[in-house]
Amino acid sequence: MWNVIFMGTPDFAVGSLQALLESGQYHIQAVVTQPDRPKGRGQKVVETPVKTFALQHDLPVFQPLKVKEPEFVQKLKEWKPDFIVVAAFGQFLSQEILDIPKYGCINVHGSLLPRYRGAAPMQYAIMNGEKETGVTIMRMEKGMDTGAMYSKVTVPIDGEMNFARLHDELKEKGAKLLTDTLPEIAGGLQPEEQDDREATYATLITKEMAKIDWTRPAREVHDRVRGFDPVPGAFTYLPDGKLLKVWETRIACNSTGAPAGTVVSVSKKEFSVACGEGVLRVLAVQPESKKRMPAAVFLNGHGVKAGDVLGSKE
RNA sequence: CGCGGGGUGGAGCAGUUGGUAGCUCGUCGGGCUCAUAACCCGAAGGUCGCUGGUUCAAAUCCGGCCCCCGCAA
Repeated sequence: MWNVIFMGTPDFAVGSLQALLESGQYHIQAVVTQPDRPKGRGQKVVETPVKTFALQHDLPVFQPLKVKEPEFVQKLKEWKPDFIVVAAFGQFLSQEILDIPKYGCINVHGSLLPRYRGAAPMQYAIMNGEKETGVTIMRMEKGMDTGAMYSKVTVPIDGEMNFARLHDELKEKGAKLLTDTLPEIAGGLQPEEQDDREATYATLITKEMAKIDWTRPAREVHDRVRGFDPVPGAFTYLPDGKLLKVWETRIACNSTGAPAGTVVSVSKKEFSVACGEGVLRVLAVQPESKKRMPAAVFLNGHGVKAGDVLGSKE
């Protein structure tokens, strides 16, 4: 039985916490997560998925504004953890904290490091059209996701993979890899240093990045649509200026001379839009104030017609 | 009290100078066709979110409540 302090925030982290709990080999001394914050419509204060899970399983929860606060660091020291496991926590750890656990601070990261260091590795992997990505278990150090690596697992990315599915897959695979790797670390497994020359960074996703630029090749638009499903959701604007999220697309084989953003054809169940290069078939969308719906349903009511131009607000 | 949009036959929408409702798709039946997710003809199906009020009369006006969604955080 090892003593473990867990730090994590979103749903992705819940997978790892759950795996630690279910393996029965770890004593979870504390679960550290971000403070409850006003969120969403109506500014309701919402607790993090990790907190919800922890409370359901009677685990002690801590939500320091900053883990680096001296009082909290003191607490961490008193617990004398064997491991501090970190998964998408959202706060930086000071060197003082990194030095506390007997076997170090171990991070579950959603990419094959050193590629895609940073906050949004999964979205970037899809957005860039990667054919595969994975999860890396590593020992944390001062830099952003620069620590030496203990283990990895690879997953393929097919043309229809989106962020939601990749997230769920990596969440699960990462959790298993974590519980497989921790005992090995305790057993003396030596980590492999990252090759900084291979490093790339996945910065935070912004709303602006999700706005579809129809002048880009259909391939790129499609990768972006997939990478942003379900959040924040790739979007464009209808001729009347209303927002339209684009959830599902396919790259069409045909081509056209129409200006980027033009709806070149409308069938009973989908419509196609001209891109800077090639054409994109749109299979599912979500109009402003409405729910996500198949293109066929969208076309029944409001819809679009051939010749409409998407992309500009008003 | 963050801003805003919306709840109408199974689905997506139209209908707001108040007079019991229409379109597209789907469903069912029939027809055409070698055949069809294509086309033609016909049919079923709605207490217009809930609840008070105004009125001779409300999906349409006013109040309250429930639910959904976009933005912003």
